[in-house]
Amino acid sequence: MTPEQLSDAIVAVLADLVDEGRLSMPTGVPSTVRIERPKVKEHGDYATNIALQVAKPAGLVPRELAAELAARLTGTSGIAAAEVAGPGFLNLRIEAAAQGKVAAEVVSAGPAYGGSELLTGSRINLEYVSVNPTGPVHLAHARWAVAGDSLARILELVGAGVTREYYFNDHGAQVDRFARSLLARAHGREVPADGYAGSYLEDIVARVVAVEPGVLDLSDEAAQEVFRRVGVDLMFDAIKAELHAFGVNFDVFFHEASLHASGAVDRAVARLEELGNIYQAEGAVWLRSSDFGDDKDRVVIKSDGKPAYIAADLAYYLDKRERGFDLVVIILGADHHGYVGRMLAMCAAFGDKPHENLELVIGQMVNLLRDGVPLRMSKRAGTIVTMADLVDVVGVDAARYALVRYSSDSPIDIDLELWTRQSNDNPVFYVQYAHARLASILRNAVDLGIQPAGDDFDPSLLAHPREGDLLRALAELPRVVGQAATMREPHRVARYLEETAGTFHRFYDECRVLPQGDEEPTDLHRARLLLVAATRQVVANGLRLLGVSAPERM
RNA sequence: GCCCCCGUAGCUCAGGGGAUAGAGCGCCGCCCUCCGGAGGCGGAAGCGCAGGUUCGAAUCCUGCCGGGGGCACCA
Repeated sequence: MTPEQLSDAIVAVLADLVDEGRLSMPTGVPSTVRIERPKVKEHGDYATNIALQVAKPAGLVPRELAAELAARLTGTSGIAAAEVAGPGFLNLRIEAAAQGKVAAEVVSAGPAYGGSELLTGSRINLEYVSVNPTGPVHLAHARWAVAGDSLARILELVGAGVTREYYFNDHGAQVDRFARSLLARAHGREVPADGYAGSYLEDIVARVVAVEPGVLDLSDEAAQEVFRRVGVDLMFDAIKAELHAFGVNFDVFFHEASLHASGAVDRAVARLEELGNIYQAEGAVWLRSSDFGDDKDRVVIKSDGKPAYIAADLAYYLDKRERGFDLVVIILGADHHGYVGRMLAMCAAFGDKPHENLELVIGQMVNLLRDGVPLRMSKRAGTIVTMADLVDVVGVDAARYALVRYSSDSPIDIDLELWTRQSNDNPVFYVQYAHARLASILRNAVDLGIQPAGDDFDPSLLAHPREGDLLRALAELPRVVGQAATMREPHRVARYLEETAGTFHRFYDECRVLPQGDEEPTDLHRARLLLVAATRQVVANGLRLLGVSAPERM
């Protein structure tokens, strides 16, 4: 019995009451009711506040309605007991047999378990990372890389069609500064004040010179162009490779320059002009963004005739929508949160619905602490802690897990001393250890020639309290994945895994799975083995959503 | 000055209105005849402050205090 099945049973009873004229629900019977897991054991396996919710509008007393629901639910479809508590809560106990079936359902669903059809049919364009090709991927970018990648996996599991996209800023002043910095380095001159100073530049210079040996003999202007073209390509390849090694891959790498070259920018501006949301003033072309909730109007085409940065954003958004995406999601760092207003205004200016067609996920920063002191990161100053640095120290699994287990609303302080210590301070080991332990039991079972129970097993054998706890934990995965998807909060999956690992360890401590010594295998052994197989599947599925490996051994 | 995020146990953080607020680390005390002790059990310890909405607020609203990040015809 899963929370979903429980919800269905209660909805059916509500519908009966309405049909009988004993309950009025002007807005109709809901398709689902909220099922909670009480914190206190005495409050049952599950609880619902549905009576509290619907009694008042119907003019009923919550406790009386709850009592009516309890009477009708008790003894039906796997519900062992239903009792009224407090102001009108309904506390429910599930029969062991109904609860135990979850193990078979999980094993039978396999890697698909946890999925649903929550977002089936929606086409989502998810943009994240989008590091400028002027430097390596640093720590904060790594956070968005993991968050975006995990979110994409989660959204897909609930049925959404997801395109993973990277916006490649290969146009404008930033890459020009990058090129001038390379040129200066190549000639041993001082890097311009507004240039880039990281030591990685020397490597790029050397590689550009290797590819284009004559570059140093060219005029500065020509050489700068070579450094720009080749340097950006090299940087881009390096970024792609780094992300790939981090388990982060994209379906589309979109080049900003293509928007300017194809005339997409002009078309986007023309479209907004048709809609009456563009005007000219002070020699520039403006977007009436303040009409759509932004702080002020924004310059789209500067008075020198060149497009402002937002012009490309306009064209890019329009392009995504024209490619058929219902929803455009962009993950941005907190240092870019000032764009939110204008981006949403832009969406509205096109006649779309902010938050429905365009959503911006703002994530807080990643800070590094060394000896307890915050370390400032600046690409231009050359103090860079890169994603690769972190991976070198803690490995891909721990790095990804550490970056994804926190709410993106919360800044992460990474203490280098802590993370260079590879100890179980890092919860990823707790979860992976549980998986290894589960795998070990299954290996031992194979050695003993014991098969897990099949679909036709007697689920009422799993009646131990720790077995019930574990089964209910397994039954949570679809809800957790659903919430992580709709709230764009992948960290929920990580926290769920930690809880579930703990629930498993407690089960393991009290419930012997395999026969000891000369003991003959019983149906209980086989039922527990099925539960172990189901738990391993759940942990593996959760880790897969985070892009973290599920080791058979550690 | 304006905008966004945050303030929960000694520390790092979970808790999308629900009952007695959780976990890890650290601290104190326990549990190894047997499936991986990288584990389990018990204990001490907390919602920044003040109002409001609600049957019910860590959660929603307002103000204040404290921390972080932003406020370009830069990209």
